[in-house]
Order: sequence, then C-alpha cells, then structure tokens
Amino acid sequence: MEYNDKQIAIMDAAEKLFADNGFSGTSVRDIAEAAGVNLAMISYYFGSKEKLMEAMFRYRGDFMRLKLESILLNSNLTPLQKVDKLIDEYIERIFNKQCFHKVMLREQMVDNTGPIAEQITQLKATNQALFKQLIHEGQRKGDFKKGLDVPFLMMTLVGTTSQLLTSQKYYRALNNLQEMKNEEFEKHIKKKLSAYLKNLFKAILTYEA
Amino acid sequence: MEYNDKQIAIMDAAEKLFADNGFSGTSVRDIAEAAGVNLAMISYYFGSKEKLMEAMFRYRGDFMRLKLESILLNSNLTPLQKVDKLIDEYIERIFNKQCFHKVMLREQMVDNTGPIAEQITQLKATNQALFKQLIHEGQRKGDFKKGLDVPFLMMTLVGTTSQLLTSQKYYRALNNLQEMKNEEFEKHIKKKLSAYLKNLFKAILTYEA
DNA sequence: CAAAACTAAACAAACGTTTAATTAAATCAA
DNA sequence: TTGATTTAATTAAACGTTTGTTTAGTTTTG
Repeated sequence: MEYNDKQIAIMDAAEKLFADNGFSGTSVRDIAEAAGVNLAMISYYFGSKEKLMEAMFRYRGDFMRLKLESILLNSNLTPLQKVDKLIDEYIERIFNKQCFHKVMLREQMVDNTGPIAEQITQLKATNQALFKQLIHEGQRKGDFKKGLDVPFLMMTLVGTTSQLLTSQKYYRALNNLQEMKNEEFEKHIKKKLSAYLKNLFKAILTYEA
Repeated sequence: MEYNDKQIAIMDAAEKLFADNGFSGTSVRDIAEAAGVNLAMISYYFGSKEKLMEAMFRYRGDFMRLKLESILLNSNLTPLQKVDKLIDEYIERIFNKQCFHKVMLREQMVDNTGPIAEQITQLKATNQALFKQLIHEGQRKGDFKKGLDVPFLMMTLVGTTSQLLTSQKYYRALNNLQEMKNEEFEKHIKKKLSAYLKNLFKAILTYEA
C-alpha cells in the first residue's frame, strides 16, 4: 500500500496522539489539527478513525519486525555476540518508533479480535521465532545452558524496555535527572539499557545454578 | 477515607472497565450499569469521573505498596532468600489486583501532572527504596556482586511481570495453551514466572563477568 | 422531620461521520 | 497549446449520538 504525504501526516499525528492519550482519548479533530488537514480528510482517506488505526498498524507493522537475517547468518559471530546485536537492534527499533510502540502496548491490553490483534500476533510470532533460533544455536554450540524458556526471555527483553520507555518521567524524577535535556536523556538511557540487558542476558544464558 | 458498599462497587466496576477499555474508552454509564447503580450516583459520591479515578488510586495505592518489613528484618534468611520472597510477594500483589495494575500501566503513559502521577511516583519511590535496601544488604554480606543498577533491576521485575500480564492472550496463542481454563492458566503462569524470575535474579545478582 | 440516598429527565458540549458544494489536478480531443 | 471535461482533493457546515454532569423531585433513613 502506498500513501501520499497527507495520509502519512495524518498517521504520524495520530500515532503521537494515540501514544499519549490513547485511542478513545484522541478525537479525530485533534488528529486533523495536529496533522494540519481538514477534519473530513480522515474519513475521506481512511474511512473511519478505527480504520485509520488499522492502516497505521499495517504501515508500521513491517518496521517493527526484527531484521536479524544478516546477524543470524554471520558465522564470524559467537551466539553471545549475536544476542548482543539483537539487543541493540531491538532497542534501536523501539526507540526509533516509541510512539507506535506505546500504541501497541495499549492495544495489547484491550481484548479485541480483528486485524490489529492479528498484526500483533504475527509480529510477536516472527520475533519470537527469530530469537528462538538464536538461543538454540547457542545451546547447540554449548555456549548457552539448557532449559531456557524463550517466551519468558522475550518478555524480559520486551518488558524491561517497555517499562523504561513508558515510565521515563518517573525514572527521571526518582533518579534526579530532571535537568537533563530530552535528547541527552534518551541517549543516556539507551546506552544504559543496552549495557544492562547485555550483561543480564549473558548472565541468564550462561549462568549455571 | 471510608467507603460504603455502593462506593466500592462503583470503584470495582470502574477498575475492571478502565483496565480493559481505558479511561476515555469507558463511559460513566458503562460504570453505573456494571456496578448496578444509578448513573447520577457517580457524580454524587465522587464528584466526577476524573475524581472517581483519583479515589481509586487512593483506595488501591496502599495495597500496591510492597510489604517487606518482616522479610527485611528476618535475620534467618539469606539476602537471596529475601529476594525470592520479594519476587513472590510482588507477583502475588500484581496478580491479585491485575485490573488496577493495568490501569496504572496505562496511566503511566499519559503525560499528566496531578494527584495520580503523584501517587504513582510515591509508590515507585517506596518500592524502589525497599528493593534497594535488600540489594545493598546482599552486597554488604558479599552475596551479591557490586555495581548493580537497582532502578534497572526494578524495571526488569516490573516489566517482565507486566509484559506477561498484558499479553496473556498472545502468550496463550503462541504457545498452544488456548484450551487451558482461565484459572488453571493463571496458576500455571504465576508458577512459571516465579521460578523464572528467581533464577534470573540469582543469575544477575551473583554472576561475575 | 431533617438529612442522606436515590432517581429519571434534561443539559450543553463533544464526538465520529456524512453531505453538498467548491477548488485543484489530471485527461484528452482538437 | 488550448479549452473542455472528468476525476480527485478539499472544505465548511450539518447530522445524529454519545458524552459527563446537573437538576429537580422522590424515597429512605436516623
């Protein structure tokens, strides 16, 4: 599907507003104003507010899919180095599209069936399969220990990152980082998160009780 | 603050609906119907929908605070055993009040100031301080390694649990647990999560690179 | 019999969507 | 290239609902 500039402007504006105020907390008038288009253009291009959201998920869904083929196939890297690369790839992707990620986190909670739930399921399935492949490779080579629970490892990766993302302001407040500029702060936490997760996964994957 | 039966019924109904559909996605008419009270009673007792939410946070806020005093002071337990108990205490608390926890997760994302943000800040501060105390004790005794990042450890605990909680249906779908009954499923994942997190924290806290 | 609890109805404001009219862009025969 | 004609884009206004809240009146309680 191809989108013109105006359609993209609408989706970008909606993404930001949905992330901050939720789907129901955002009116189509808010979106129209933020996107700088006439109110009626949203129905004109997307049919409805709901279908705009669905279009957004189709538009962004692809981007959120981890691209690990080159990493997985690179035989110069140890399994642990590949996990490190996966972590960085994941962090980069989430922070690059934090608004959409927040929208997804919200949407996960609602008990709906339909195209959006379908998109989320497929995304999770793909990412989990890639992650699983990597873990199993490490286990075959004897670098990682046996009995690892891939879905739960995934939850730690996703959950820790999401927690940092959604509670940024509380992290700032509780750790006296209020004065730091937004851009600097984001760099700071990305770097910290990366180092933290790499160390954490090294520990879980190799630690023997 | 004391609440009568009807007020509690309203807060319980609101909690469930806010968790599933969000604050804006829930109408006061929905709440009134679910609680079995007249629409006007919500304004009558709480003043407004917004203030109902604030009352809910005051009502539930206390419950969400970790109660670790007895654990912390128990000198028969090793620091690692205390962490295990903290994990179970945390899981129990979150699963006992999953609806409210979901409401909190949603509310964290919105960029508001006011009594709710204040409540969340205090809750996080308290829990983080308790956790910190435990970690430092373990480090003093030489059981835990140095250089641990307490806020990030907290994010892993909170994030992994939240991720499991908010994406239960996806976890079921991706791991072929569709046929399992709700009650059985919840027991199952609680047990798995507990074992997983205990092993994970043992690894991070004691693993030396 | 006064205070509290409760109700059905009404309120204005905001909502998502549609309509009818206008402007801009594209198509195309001459 | 021109001017006519069709198609697409854009708009302000209006539509019917739903929203949160209030009112004015009734019932219940201490």
